[in-house]
Amino acid sequence: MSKSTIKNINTHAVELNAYFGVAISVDCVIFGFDKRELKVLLIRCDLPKYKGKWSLLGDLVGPEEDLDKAAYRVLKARTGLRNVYLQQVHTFGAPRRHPAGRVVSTAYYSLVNISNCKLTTQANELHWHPVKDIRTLAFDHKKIFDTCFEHLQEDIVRSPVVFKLLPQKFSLRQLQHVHEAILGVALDRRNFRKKIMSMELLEDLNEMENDVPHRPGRLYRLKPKAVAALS
Amino acid sequence: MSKSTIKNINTHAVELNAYFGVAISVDCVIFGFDKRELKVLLIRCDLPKYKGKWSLLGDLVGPEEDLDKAAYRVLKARTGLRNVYLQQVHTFGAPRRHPAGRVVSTAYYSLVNISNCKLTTQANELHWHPVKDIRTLAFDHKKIFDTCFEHLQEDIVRSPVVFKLLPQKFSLRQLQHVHEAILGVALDRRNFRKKIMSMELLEDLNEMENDVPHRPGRLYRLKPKAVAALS
DNA sequence: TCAAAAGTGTTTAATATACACCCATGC
DNA sequence: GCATGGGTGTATATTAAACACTTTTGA
Repeated sequence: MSKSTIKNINTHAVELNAYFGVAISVDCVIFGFDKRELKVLLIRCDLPKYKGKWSLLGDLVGPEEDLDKAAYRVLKARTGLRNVYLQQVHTFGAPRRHPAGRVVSTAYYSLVNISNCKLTTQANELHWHPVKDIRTLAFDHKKIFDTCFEHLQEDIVRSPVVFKLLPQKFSLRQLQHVHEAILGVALDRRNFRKKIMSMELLEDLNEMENDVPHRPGRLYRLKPKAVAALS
Repeated sequence: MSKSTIKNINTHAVELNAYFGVAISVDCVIFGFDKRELKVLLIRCDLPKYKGKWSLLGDLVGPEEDLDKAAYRVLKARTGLRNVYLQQVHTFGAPRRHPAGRVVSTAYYSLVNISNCKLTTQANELHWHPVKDIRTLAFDHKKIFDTCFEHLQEDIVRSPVVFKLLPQKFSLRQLQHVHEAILGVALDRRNFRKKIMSMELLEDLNEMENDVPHRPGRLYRLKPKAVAALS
């Protein structure tokens, strides 16, 4: 390479055709929360190499499609949800990560309220799995999953993303259980309440839980301006 | 779309050819530090649409090349440096972000010691720019730059990445100046020293600065195990 | 009346901030 | 001797952590 003649996509007109043997995809780590447990939505893989293994939800990005749009499309197609929380995390591009050819994949994580989801595939092909039970996944999806989960754990301590896992009305107990499930630790109830309240994100609805087999707790919702700051 | 027949890159054998009209690239935001100032390495763009504008250093990713490897290759080609600190930040994939066609680009930031760099292009085409003077860049590079700079600002408070901007031997003053330049704030000298020392990352070399027009400060280096934790 | 969780404050420890003087060197 | 930055400690404020009892409801 001579000193001043590196031809380059950013500096010179370059013919792209030689580089077109690459496809791009998105993979979504979709988290949900149910029965005190953090779960992730997985689909059964049908490729010979990974027959029967579970994989993340993803798809190829269309020729004219934005990455974020593609991730939204996947989520909409699989859960029926719009206006979900999506966060780009990392891009995985090892040359042989996918058996079909060179596929560079951008990973997103998403937080959804499980009970709002209308899954669009038969139950045995698309399924919520407890996060703590995830051992192996198809492709490099275990690595993608781990990376996204670590990011989620870091994000919840400084941002109110976690509310997206709960229904609009929730009790402080539910909110604490979500934090405990994600961080994998037990939290002191009094200190947790103090901290959450000091953030001034919650609006007291002056309503109580019902259908709980114990003393009902107050219900709260995220303040509208905090909701707006999320998307 | 019928309920259970979404054909998908993760679940079925899919023909990729229709998706191959995409190229992938890496773009590197290379930070350096000189004369109390944070700088970024930019190259002059020669494409008609952005003639004369400055752009980040980047290149197309080869058909068999890993993303991280491609970023290292770009850095090596432009600065002559190996073993630099590289951090993947975000992937930008808007359909018309590059005039040559669909190019999805993964952004990295890198921290280098300016005085170790042997720039491989004529001085007027490849140049260190003060970060505070960056207004516009070619393509969507201003957005990429801003994203990487914000990540750097967040990263330095919890990780010793910043040492990569300094020579192996440095004084606490130099280290403080780097922090101040990145964060854009003035820091209290006594509190800064206390905080750095409490991290137990530094090894006192029992040497003094020379060539400074004032009382020389002690020289330190990053402890070897902290260096290892960086890469 | 029992089980389960709601609700509620104080004390202590750790961390972060604010702030001022004398010292060593080069010019 | 003057300009520049080196080197140092303490007091205060803020934040985080530990910890226990009474109350309410459903079964």
